Amino acid sequence: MRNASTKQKVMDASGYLFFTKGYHGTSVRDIAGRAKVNVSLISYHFKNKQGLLEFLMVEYFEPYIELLEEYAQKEDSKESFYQLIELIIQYKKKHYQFTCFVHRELTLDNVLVREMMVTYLAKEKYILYRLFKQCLHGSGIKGTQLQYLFLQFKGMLMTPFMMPYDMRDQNVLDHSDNYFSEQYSQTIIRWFDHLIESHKISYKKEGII
Amino acid sequence: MRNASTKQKVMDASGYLFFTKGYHGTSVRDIAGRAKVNVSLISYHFKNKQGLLEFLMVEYFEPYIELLEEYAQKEDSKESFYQLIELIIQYKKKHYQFTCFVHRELTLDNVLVREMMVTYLAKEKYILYRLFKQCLHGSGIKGTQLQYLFLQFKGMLMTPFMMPYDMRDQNVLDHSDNYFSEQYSQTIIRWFDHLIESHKISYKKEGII
DNA sequence: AAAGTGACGAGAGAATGTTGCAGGAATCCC
DNA sequence: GGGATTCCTGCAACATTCTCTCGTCACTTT
Repeated sequence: MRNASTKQKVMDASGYLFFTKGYHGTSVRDIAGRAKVNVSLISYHFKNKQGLLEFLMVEYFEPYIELLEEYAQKEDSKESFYQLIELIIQYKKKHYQFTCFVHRELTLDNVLVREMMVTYLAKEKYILYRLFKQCLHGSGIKGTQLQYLFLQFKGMLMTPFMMPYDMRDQNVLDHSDNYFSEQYSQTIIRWFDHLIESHKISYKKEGII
Repeated sequence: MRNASTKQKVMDASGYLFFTKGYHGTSVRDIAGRAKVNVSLISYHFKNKQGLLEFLMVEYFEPYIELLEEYAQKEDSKESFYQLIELIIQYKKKHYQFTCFVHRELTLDNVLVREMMVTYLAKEKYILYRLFKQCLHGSGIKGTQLQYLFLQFKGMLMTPFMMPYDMRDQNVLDHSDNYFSEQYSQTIIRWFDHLIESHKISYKKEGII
């Protein structure tokens, strides 16, 4: 009873503080203070401040990658990919604070963070890129442009979670319920459809000329 | 001779380190070490670590706001607004590292940073929103949707400068010359045109029905 | 009763931001 | 030329804060 409670309290507190103040901006004292537990408990449960971060990372990424891998094994259809997009947005929204934190920390040249995420990120990129490519296989988009579009696609997956602090109030309205995930992933999907369609058209035109 | 050199060296070093490691992640000793100057020189020139940050902020934002104010006084035309968009992207790209830093730091709940930026941000929002609204005045887009689109617009202005560390290599290719600024602002402008056009069409359709 | 576990308090050891002081080297002013 | 000023260095000290470890206590389990 007691352990689950305190350990979870530490995790919650650190999650929130990392989100608002960043990893370097929060001390273990801050965390312990917010969780209302003793400072040494953090070392006890997670060994380090870094160990705590690592624990949170694994807990966050493990189900996420699982989700991706599940869809990587399904039959390749556009609908399946579109469904995955919505599920990704849903997952990120569900763990909104930590998602923000991860994306922000990824813009830093932090060896520690990157080292513990590199396998997850590689898997994510591999799976997403494969599905992305197969979805656009019908329209003959070439190599360099495909990569650029993929970059743009990944940008769309993270943009809502990199909003500045002073814009969040308005954004939180959208984040409040499941409405946002649906709407926003629809935006991405619409962009996708538009992409396929417009390229087909320009392809046809070139054929005529 | 000497003073300009060392002061500038400190500014360069701190700019780079804030960019890669964040404000809290860099110590004054790191900065002094990288600039190859004495630690006490930072206090000498800028009083504080915070003073150094403040100095950099002012130096970055002053010309930026000046640019915005210049265009706020011009006659209201779509072309003028489009031109401003490209100039903004150009400015941000020119000061790429510090732009990234500012955008990242804005996602934090950092009182110090926010306090010294609040006036700049207010001015920026005021001017941009006015121009944005006037540009979309022709098409009858309503209040709430207008604000949502404005949010999206501001998101587009900062997305390229929030790229994760491991995606930058590919991005730097685009950032290498003036090509990027032109291309990317064209992307925004096209989105804008599409916005006006599609809304006009749906408006007409409703009229017919 | 013994062993194990979760929690606490104190504190060591290191890092950080900041300040102070003695001096060197260049520049400016008379 | 000589003195004053300015810019910079080097070293040291300071208080503060940080992370992390240690010994101990209370409670539970065996």
